[in-house]
Amino acid sequence: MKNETIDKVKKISSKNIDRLIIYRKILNKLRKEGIASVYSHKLAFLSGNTPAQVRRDLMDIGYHGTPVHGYKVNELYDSISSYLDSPTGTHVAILGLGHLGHAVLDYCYNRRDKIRIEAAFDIDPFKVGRVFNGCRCYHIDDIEQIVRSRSIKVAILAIPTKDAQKIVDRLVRSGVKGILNYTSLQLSVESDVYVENNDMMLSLEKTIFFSTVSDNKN
Amino acid sequence: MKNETIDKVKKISSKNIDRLIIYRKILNKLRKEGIASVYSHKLAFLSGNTPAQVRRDLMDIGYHGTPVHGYKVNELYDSISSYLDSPTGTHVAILGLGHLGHAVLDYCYNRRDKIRIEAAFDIDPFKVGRVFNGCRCYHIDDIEQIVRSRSIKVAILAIPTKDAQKIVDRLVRSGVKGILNYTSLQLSVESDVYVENNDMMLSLEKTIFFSTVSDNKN
DNA sequence: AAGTGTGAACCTCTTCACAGCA
DNA sequence: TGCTGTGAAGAGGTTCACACTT
Repeated sequence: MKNETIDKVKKISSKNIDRLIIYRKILNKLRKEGIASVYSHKLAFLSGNTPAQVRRDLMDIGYHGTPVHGYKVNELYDSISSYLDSPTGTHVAILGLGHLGHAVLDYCYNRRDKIRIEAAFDIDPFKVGRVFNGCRCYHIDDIEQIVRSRSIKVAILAIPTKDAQKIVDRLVRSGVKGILNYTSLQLSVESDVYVENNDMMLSLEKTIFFSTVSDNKN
Repeated sequence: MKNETIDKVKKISSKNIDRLIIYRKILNKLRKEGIASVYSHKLAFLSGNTPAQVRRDLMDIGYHGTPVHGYKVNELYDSISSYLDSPTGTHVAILGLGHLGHAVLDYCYNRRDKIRIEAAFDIDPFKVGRVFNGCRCYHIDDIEQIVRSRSIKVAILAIPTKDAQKIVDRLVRSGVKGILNYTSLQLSVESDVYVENNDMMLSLEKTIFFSTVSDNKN
């Protein structure tokens, strides 16, 4: 019964998670509009999937609707959240407060109460010691100490590519288990650390490729 | 013979393209290190795939190696490039020069000669008319005129989510065929326009989810 | 001997189609 | 009647295994 996390991996893939996150985003919107219930075909339309896909995804996380009302917006929102979120919340650090780091901070700060941006790191003496969006910037030399003492488990890499691997090694040694990698380096990490790559150049090249061929969705 | 683009879609999926872009990035590095040839197992190791996957991907784009030398780095680089790139190059615009827009501009400017960032757009009078990284910033009112006259086919959306849909409508009306969407809005577009979504919050939520379950890669 | 190229097997994900339900 | 839940079929993507090449 403790191995709920293992079961998750067994059943649910990366694409499933993407969709669940999107459903939650949509449900949050519906909730704010005061809509109480939603059918699979509506959720499918709003998220760009098929109704069968939506029903299957919700089945996979163990939520059940009813033929009469479909899915209760609030309940389903909570159900997806309890599936996705760590119950104790997750502490996150941003590495690098250049344009990209600031963009991420602006974008993610206080957007979700289970996610706390606990610290930012940079080497610029003008930034170190200051507080941005309620988030204090520390010197990169202090990674180990701050990451450990704040129980930071996820790091967002927004530093120059050339510095990435050695910073990652220090983060992982300090207990980080997930890395959102905005550099263009293929990172090497232990197999118990998850890396999500988000190379802007790759996204752009991909967009360009598919923009030249018509009527093709993902 | 003119319908090469259609054939592309038939055979090659989104994941294939991701991997080809990564192979190219690696080949570019090898090339600069003066390495002339590479075997599938090395390319597989460097990209985090299996050798069989690499061979299959290269087969799909019609490049052939030899058992003796494996693949010629330069030739393969060119072969992937001619597959991925529009032969005439692609003109790109960045919408929004906040932190994110600047980050994208810094990151993508002059990184690849078939990709030209032709224009940026903003509403801030302090930015409009100035040149950043060799890229001129125009007022958002001028989208239609500039996009048409510069033959801009791909747009990077780095504006606030609330403004996204109406800007997209204007871009599409002006001839844009691909959108790299950094807002968190699910855009609605004609089916001949490709949208690549890159929601930072989704990436972060996904990283957090997988960081809590061990030994799971993508 | 040590690679590549590839048909076929395998595995994963998506959609169909229909039973069951209120 | 019109929905959900789901076994089964279908599509799509990956890996195996081996013939072929030099």
